[in-house]
Amino acid sequence: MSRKAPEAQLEMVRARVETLVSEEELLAKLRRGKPLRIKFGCDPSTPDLHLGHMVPLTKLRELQELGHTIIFLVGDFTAMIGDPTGRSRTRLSLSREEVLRNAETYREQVSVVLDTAKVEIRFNSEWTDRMTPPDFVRLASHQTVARLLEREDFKTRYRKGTPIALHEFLYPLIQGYDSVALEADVEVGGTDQLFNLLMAREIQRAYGQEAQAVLTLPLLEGTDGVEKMSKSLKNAIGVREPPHEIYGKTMSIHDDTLLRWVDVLALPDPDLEKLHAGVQRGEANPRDLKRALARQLVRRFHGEQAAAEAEAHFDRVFREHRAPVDIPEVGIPSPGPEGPDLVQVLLAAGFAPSRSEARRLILQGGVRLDQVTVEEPDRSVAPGDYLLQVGKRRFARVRVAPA
RNA sequence: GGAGAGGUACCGAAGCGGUCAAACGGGACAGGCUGUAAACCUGUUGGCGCAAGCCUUCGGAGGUUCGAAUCCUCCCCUCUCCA
Repeated sequence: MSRKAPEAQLEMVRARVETLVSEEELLAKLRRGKPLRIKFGCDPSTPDLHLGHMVPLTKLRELQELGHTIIFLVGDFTAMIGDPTGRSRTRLSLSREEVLRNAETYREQVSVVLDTAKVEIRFNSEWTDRMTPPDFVRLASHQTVARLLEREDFKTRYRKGTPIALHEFLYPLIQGYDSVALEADVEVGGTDQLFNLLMAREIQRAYGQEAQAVLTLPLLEGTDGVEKMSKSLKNAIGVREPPHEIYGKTMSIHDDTLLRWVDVLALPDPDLEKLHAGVQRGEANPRDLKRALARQLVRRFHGEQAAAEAEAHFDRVFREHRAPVDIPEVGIPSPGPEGPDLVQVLLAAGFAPSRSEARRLILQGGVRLDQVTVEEPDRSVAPGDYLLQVGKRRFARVRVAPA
C-alpha cells in the first residue's frame, strides 16, 4: 500500500475533479493514515458500462492505487425506484438472479480499470431488507420536502408540472442511508449526483456519523455532444462494443465535443497532448486528434492490435470508400428463376425493417450492388453472389440461391 | 371530495368535424460536399402496392355523423387550485 503524504494524496485526488466537499475534511481523514472507505454507487439495471462510466472509474483507480478501499455499492433496492431524472419511469424490480448476474458482468467490465480483487462489492438490499416501516419513517423524518425540492430536476419538474411520484423522494434518502450503513469516508460520483452525495452527508450526521467527503467528476457528453452519455439516449459508446464501433463512433463526434472528451476521458499520452494543444491553437487538424483518441480508446478496451485494425478498417471504408475486409454473409432463397427483387434482398439482409423503407432507400440512391448504384426497387436479382451496400457503412455479401 | 387543464407518430409540439398518415422542430436514415461516420446543404421519415389506391394510427371502450385526432358518454392516467 502506498503511503504518500496526505497533502500529496489530496493533490492527486483533486485533479480533474469537478467539486470536492471539502478539502479540509478530506485532508483530516487522510491524516488519520487509515485506508479510506470510498463508496461508488452503481445501478444494477444497466450493466453495460460506457465511456461515461470511465471518468469516475479512472478516479477510483487512482484512489485504489493510493491504498484506499473501493466499495462498489450495487443499488439493487434503489433500482426499484430508479434515480429520479424525470426521464425514466418507475422501473420494474429485478429478480435476485438478475441482480447477481448484472453485478457479475459489472465486475468483469470494471476489471479493465480496477483491481477487482481488492474491490468490495455490496448490495444495499443487505440493510434495506432488514429495515422496518418505522425505520423508514425515521429516515424520512430527517429530511424536509423543501430541501428535497431544491434538487434541480425535482425543482424543474415541479415547476413544469411534470409528475413526481412520492417514492422518488425516497431515492436520495436511501442512497444517503447507504453511506451510513457502509460508514463511507468518501463518495465518488458524477456531477449529476452532487445533490444525492451531499444529502448523504446530512443523513450520516443525523445518524451520528462523520460526514463523507464528496468528490464529483465531470459528466461526459454523449456522441451527440449535447446530452450526457447514456445508453437510453442512444449516444453512448459501450466498453464492450466491437473495436470498429468504438473507433467509428468516436470519429463521428462533433469537432466541438472533441476537446472536452480528450480533457475528461483521455489517459495521459504525450502524442494526444501535443495534438490537443495544436488543435486549440488552430494548427492541428481535429481529425488527427480524433484519430488518436479513437485509437487510445480501442486500445484500452480491446488492445493494441484491435486498435490498429479498427483504424485500418475505418480508413478503408470511410476515407477510401472501399468495402471492409470482414463482411457478414447472407443467404437468400430465390422465389423463382429470376431471383428475388432488390427490395426483398434488402429485407433479407436486415438493412430495412419494411418494404416501404427498403424502397425509399433504393429510390434515394442509397443502395449499391457490386459497387453500382441501383435505383430500381423491383429490379430482380438473379441467383449468384453480390456485394450489397446500403449507405456508407452497411455491407453484406449476399448469396442468392438458385430457385 | 370539489373546480379547471391535459393525454397526438421515436421524442417535443401543432391541429380541435372533411382538404389529416396528421404542420413545425429534434432525432434517425439517405444523397451532395469534405479534412471525418465532424460541420454545412438537400431529401426521406406508418404499412402493403409499379401505380391508382387500400389498410392501421392521435390514452382505452362505446356512441353521434355520409364522414371524427377533432363532437357526446363512460373508464384509465397526469398536472394545477381548493378541501
